[in-house]
Amino acid sequence: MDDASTPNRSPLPPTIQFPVNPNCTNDEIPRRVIGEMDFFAEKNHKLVDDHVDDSDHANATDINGSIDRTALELNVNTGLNLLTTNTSSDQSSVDDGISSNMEDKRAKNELAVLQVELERMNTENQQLREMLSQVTSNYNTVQKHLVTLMQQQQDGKPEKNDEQKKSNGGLIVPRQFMDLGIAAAAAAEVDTDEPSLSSTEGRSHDLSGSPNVEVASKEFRSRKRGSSEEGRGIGREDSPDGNKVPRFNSSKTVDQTEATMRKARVSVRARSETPMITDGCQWRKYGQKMAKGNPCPRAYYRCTMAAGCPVRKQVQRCAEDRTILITTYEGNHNHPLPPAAMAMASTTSSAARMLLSGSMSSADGLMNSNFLTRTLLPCSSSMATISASAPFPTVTLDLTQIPNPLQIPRTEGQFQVPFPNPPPHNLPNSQLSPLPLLPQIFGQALYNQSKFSGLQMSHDIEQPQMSHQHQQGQQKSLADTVNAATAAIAADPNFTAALAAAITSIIGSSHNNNVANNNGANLTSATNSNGNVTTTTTTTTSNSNSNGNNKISNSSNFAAN
DNA sequence: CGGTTTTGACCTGCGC
DNA sequence: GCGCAGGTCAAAACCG
Repeated sequence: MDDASTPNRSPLPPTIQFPVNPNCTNDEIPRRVIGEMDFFAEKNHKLVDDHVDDSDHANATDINGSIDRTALELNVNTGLNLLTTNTSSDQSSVDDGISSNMEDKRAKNELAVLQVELERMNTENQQLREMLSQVTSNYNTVQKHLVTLMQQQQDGKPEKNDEQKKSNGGLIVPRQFMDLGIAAAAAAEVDTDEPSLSSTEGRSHDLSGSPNVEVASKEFRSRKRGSSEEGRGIGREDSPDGNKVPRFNSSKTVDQTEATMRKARVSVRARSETPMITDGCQWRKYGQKMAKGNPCPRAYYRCTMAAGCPVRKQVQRCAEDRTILITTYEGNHNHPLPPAAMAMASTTSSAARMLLSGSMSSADGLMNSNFLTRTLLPCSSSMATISASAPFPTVTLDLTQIPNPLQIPRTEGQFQVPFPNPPPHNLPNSQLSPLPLLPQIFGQALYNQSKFSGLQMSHDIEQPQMSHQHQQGQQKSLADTVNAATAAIAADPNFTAALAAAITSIIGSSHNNNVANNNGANLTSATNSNGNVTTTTTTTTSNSNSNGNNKISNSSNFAAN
């Protein structure tokens, strides 16, 4: 069941014990090396005159993880050599009179070393900046391309040609399932156009950078809700009672794929005493029910930050461990979000996006899970899982295993960009600490990933459904993100380390997936070794005590407040 | 008084 | 077709 909860309890022991080969991935290697390198460089090599190695090392550590090891080895070797030379110098300095001279020399050497290093760092900086700007420009290019495609799509209905073009264009672009992503998104857009309410609010969309993944296949639930719900525009595409005739025929066909695709969900498992995770949004409870196999009732919430916001969430305690709160999000906000809510929103939308983009081809679920996992936490493979199982494709983010959010690999720390610090606004005590942070962290990871990696394409591809202004908003937010990233990185005292880690996390993750850096098809070749195809949603124990009715008179202590 | 929660009823999809 | 389970509705109750 929750294999997510069991497996790697201690991916990284709290005490760092000079691991020979930390299984903790590429990510850490460069970072740690860098840190060590600096100190060693100063303390050990000081005594020596071997500049070349030093600088080499500094150079190597930064960008190419592949070079890292050689660099390391070089470093080690030099160290040894130096020691020997050192001892030899010791020999020579048997008579003390010379030693002061030697020290002077050492100091000079040291200085020289540092200067060289400095220069090298500078050049590295430049290189890396160039890289960054290149990435940015690449993004812009693709974005433009996308816009044009989008327009084409609105005129005719190119659908699949698009991505072929893209991939042909040699741009950083998508892979197979993009197609459906677009289609579905387009369909969703078409459908959601119907409700009148959308004219006002439906358009505002989320500034969170979360496009509507809202694949809403809810057309089945039309029935009477059509009338009552209309004001809310919930699963709107289905106009009341059957006459759901989307304007586009093409979208109609798309509807079918969409139907198979169903609605993506993102489920977050976290420990919390409180009845609900504080995610920054306003929710209104619209139902509560006993779910089979779980004595704890499941509560249904709807986002009330804007009328017609399709986002819903279910909150339920884990049957086995009731300190674990399982929150399942569905849909994307169609309104601006407060900073505090952005994290979770981005998390869910990104995860859903990935999930959806991957769910197209049957096998992709695994790959995505792998990818997602890497994205989230390189060191903990069990934290993000994807359920390929019906009825809804679901990503589960298991936050229950993080002993301390601060221990989370620093990949995200270096990217404190996208989300302004969400103030833990008047949280109950139990939530003051780690928990509220987690969504943010994950949000960042996902968000960053989706922004920067090839996956960003899937993100972008969905944009056709948005209005231009919305796009601009997104574009802007992306630009902001990049800028902020640049700033944050540049401001980092340990620049190379930060940058190396950042780049590793960006490129490396896609690289892990066996992808040519620029090719958006990064998911396709994932090894799925972690393959946690899990039963994401709650659990499966014990008796089923409830039927359709919710006889939960006294159960309100859990999900309800 | 307006918004939220509660909760019985209802609807739908799915498996048998 | 039937029963089950999940999801939603909506009137009533509750709350600030």
